[in-house]
Amino acid sequence: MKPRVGIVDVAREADVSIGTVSNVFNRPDIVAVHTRLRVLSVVERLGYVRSENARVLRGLPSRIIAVVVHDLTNPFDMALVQGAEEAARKAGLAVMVCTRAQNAADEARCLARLAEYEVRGVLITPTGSSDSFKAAMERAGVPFVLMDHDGRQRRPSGCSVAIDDVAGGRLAVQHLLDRGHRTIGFISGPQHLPQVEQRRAGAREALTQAGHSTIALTELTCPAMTVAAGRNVGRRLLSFQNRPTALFCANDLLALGVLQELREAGLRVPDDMALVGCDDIEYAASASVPLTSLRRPGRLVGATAVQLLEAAPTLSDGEHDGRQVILTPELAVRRSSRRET
Amino acid sequence: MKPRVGIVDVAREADVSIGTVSNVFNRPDIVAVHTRLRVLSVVERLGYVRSENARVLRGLPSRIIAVVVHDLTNPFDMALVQGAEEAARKAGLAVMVCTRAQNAADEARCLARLAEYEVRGVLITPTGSSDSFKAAMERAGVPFVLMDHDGRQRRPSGCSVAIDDVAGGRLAVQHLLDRGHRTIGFISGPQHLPQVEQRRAGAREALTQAGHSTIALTELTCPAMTVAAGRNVGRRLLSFQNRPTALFCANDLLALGVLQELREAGLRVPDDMALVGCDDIEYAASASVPLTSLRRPGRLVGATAVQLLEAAPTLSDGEHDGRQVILTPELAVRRSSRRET
DNA sequence: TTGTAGGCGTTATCAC
DNA sequence: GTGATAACGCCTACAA
Repeated sequence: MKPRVGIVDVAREADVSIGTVSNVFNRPDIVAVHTRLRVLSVVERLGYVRSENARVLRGLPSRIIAVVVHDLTNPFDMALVQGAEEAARKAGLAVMVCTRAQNAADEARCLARLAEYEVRGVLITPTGSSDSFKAAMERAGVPFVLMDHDGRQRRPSGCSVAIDDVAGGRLAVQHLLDRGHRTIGFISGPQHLPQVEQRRAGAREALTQAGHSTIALTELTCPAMTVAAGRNVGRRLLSFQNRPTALFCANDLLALGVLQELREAGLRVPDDMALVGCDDIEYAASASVPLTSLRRPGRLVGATAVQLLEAAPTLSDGEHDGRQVILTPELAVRRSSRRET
Repeated sequence: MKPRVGIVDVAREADVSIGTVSNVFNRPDIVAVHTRLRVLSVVERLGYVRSENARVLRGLPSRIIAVVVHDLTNPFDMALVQGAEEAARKAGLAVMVCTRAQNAADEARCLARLAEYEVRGVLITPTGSSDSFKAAMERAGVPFVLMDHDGRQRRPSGCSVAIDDVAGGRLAVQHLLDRGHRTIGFISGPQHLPQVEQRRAGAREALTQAGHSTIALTELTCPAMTVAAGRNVGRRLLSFQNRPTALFCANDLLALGVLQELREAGLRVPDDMALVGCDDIEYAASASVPLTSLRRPGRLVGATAVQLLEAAPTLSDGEHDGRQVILTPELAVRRSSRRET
């Protein structure tokens, strides 16, 4: 175990003062060229690395941001992390990932840890308990950004970046209307997730805007948002007398299940039934009939959140707080909704 | 911006010395109960949080570990991160994620950063350039663990945790032999990834062990490891006069492509063709015929890597270096390889 | 252009 | 049981 080589070692070896070594890094312009070169070569030779800990202890801003998500297994959460990591890297920041614990006690501990590390800021996906979280963050004076926070809810105290799911629902249904469909089904999951609810609202809007009654929206609920549940819905649909000609599913997995069941029953997609999923999971494009899907820009949410965090210090507190960015989802149109030409 | 509340503020407010406050946290047993309670209440009231930076500056071990992977988009890499995060959390450690930059310069910078943060250790997936990486890490004195490092290569200087892909290949083919298949196809990708090569070797071993010639292994190569490539292979196979009755694919996507193509041509899976994929991606279990897949325990690799890192200090350098854990993959058997009863 | 000194928040070692 | 004090490594005024 060799003892850590510090700035003093470099100074001694290069025969300059520690102040000069520091200047070589922090204000290279004010130090003589030959001195700088000499110092740099010693740095290289000794393998000196600065101590970030000492820097922030001294009062400089930390270069770590934390990303707190629900569950890394969830592809959307992962996209948030990816986007944040990429943006952070470009900004010279490191990212710490935390999965949000279920119980409040764990969450508090996790939070305390983040504060102990003196992270520059926290990017977090909200939950029911996010109020207590916000209070804690504000108390600790740590800036934070809410990710995928539904914009219609009461104004959050921190700033946030959300996805406009109402627009998403509108987009999907508008697309189906454009293709000539008049009876459309909306397949949702069991829990009333705000995001799904908003897509439903958007779907209704699209219908009324086009002069149709919302009755034309056949709504079906599933016990789970899985392929198996989708299969069940598919089977249910087969026996409908007034079967919709198009479906907007809350989830790609649901859509894929429906797809499998319909095809096995001999129906053609999209001719007998057009399908639009949501999330644009990796496999959607490769399904037996490539699936049209509403793509929610998770990576962009993560990246934007980082930018918001970085912009914070340049704004007054009032401006930072409550600042919201709303991102628009886009529709990846594939064969499952495209009538044969 | 209120100034950070430090240990001195707590001490003053609680009317004790800073040493006592420190003791309350670090050796609660040696401080009088009433004093401790008083201090704790002040801590609570003032919202005091310890400074991790000051701690490690003082010489205590850092509580951050870094996970360096290739690409967070890759599900296997993600599994590594998940496993590491979970294990780290349980061990009271925080994890920092870095995606490995393509060019050497970026990689060097990334590395330098990690050293600056004085991370407790680094978990990394190896590449061609991993030698220079190891040299750099050793120079900086940062312990590291290689993840998914193929164990048959020359002994690494750090310790590592790998997956026994030879065993994996053996497992898959053994399973097919058990089901009565005698001509088996091996579908591999374009690049000669060590992991895939080892699975091929394992497949051959299984055949010879069972007393068959390796000729029975029909080997096909794809230009990519995607569903589309799998479809192509499926089409190619249709015209084979001596078509294998079972396929082991390097990848679930390949297997799913083959599956789609064969079914569209009217063949039955598994009756006319049994299929085994690899990676056990989320969708494998939900395919139109649920796919048997070789599951590589990525999460376990990540978790084990953390444990190896934690065990390091208790071992002498000699023991730590070169220590290797090899994990065994398992076969998730589903209908695609299970003959109807 | 370079050197010097003070302090950031902790912990550990010693007196009391 | 408790209090004072010296590090840890760095940055930054300010003095030379």
